[in-house]
Amino acid sequence: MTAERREQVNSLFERFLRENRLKHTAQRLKIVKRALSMPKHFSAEDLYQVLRRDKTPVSKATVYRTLKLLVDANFLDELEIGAREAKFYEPIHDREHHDHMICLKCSSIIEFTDLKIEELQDAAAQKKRFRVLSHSLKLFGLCERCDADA
Amino acid sequence: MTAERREQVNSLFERFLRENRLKHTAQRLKIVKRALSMPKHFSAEDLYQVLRRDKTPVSKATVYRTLKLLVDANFLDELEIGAREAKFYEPIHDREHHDHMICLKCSSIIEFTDLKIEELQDAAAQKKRFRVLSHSLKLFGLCERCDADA
DNA sequence: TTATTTGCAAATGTTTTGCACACAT
DNA sequence: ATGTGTGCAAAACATTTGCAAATAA
Repeated sequence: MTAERREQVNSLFERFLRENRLKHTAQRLKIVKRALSMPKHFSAEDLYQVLRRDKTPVSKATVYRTLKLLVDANFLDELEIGAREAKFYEPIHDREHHDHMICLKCSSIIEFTDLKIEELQDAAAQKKRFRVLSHSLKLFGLCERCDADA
Repeated sequence: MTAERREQVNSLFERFLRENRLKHTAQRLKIVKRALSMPKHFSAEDLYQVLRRDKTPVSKATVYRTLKLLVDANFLDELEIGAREAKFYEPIHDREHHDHMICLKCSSIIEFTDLKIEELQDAAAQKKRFRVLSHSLKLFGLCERCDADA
C-alpha cells in the first residue's frame, strides 16, 4: 500500500468515526495506522504482536473490536481460510473484489479475479431467486513451487 | 437418501473399515447409520443429540472422530458456514460436487451446481500455475422468502 | 457531564486430546 | 495378546463479553 493511500485511508477512517459518532481514540488511530502497514494478509494476533512492540501496547480486545470496525467501514476485507484458524485481514485497495487460491503446503495466498465467474454466480442465484449480498470463493491446492517440490 | 443408498453406504463403510484395518465397532456402525438418516445438513451436535435419545448413547468425542472418518472416506461432505459456527455435514449422493447459497436471515441452505464456474476456476488456477485440489464457493444473501419479507 | 471506549479476565463454543479402561482382532 | 477405540474431562483456540475504570465529546 502506497504512502498516499495510507494517508487517504487514515483520513477516511477519521471521517468514518465522525460520521458514525464514534470516538477518536489514540488506540483506534494507532491500530488503523499499523494495520495499513502490515503485510498483505495478517491476523489479529499478528497485528497485536506488532502493536505490542510499541511503548504503549493496545489490548487484544481492542484490536479485535477495531478490526471489526474497519471491516464494517470497508477498509479491510476478512478472509476465512479454515474454520478453526485465525481470520486474515487485508486492506481493500480498490473496488475490485478478488478471490483466493490457498496453498495447502506453504499456506501462501494467491489472489485472482474473474468477472465471468461473478456473473455466473449472479445468474445461478437469480435462477434460485436468491439475492446475493456477498460471496466467498476459495481454491485449495498447491502453488507452483510446492507442486514442483511434491 | 433412499433406503437402497443407505444400505449401499453402510456396506461401503464396512468395506472402508476393513480396507483400512480399522475396527468394526458398535459405535461406528451406529453413528454411520444415524448420520445417513439425518436431515440434509446436520452438525456434529445435531447428530450427537439424536444418538443421545437412543438407549445407548455414544460420546461426543467418538461422534467427532467418526465424522472425520466419514469425511475422509468420502461419504460425507463438510460445509463451513461461518468460521466460528459448527460445521455442517451432508451425505455425498453422487459424484457431482455442489456449492451453496446461504440465507443470512433464516439460515436455509440452497445447493447449486454450475459446471461452467468450475471450468473457469480451473482456468484461473492454470493461469497462476496452481493445482486445485478442492474448492469452496458460498453465496451469502437472502433466500426468496426472506427477501420478500424484508 | 455522560455516553463511549478500554483493559482485564473470564466466558464462549466447537473441536481436539490425554489418559485409563474396554474391546475387536 | 495387543493394538485400537471409547468415554470422560480437560485442553485448545480464536474471538467475544461483562464490568469497572478511564476518557473523548
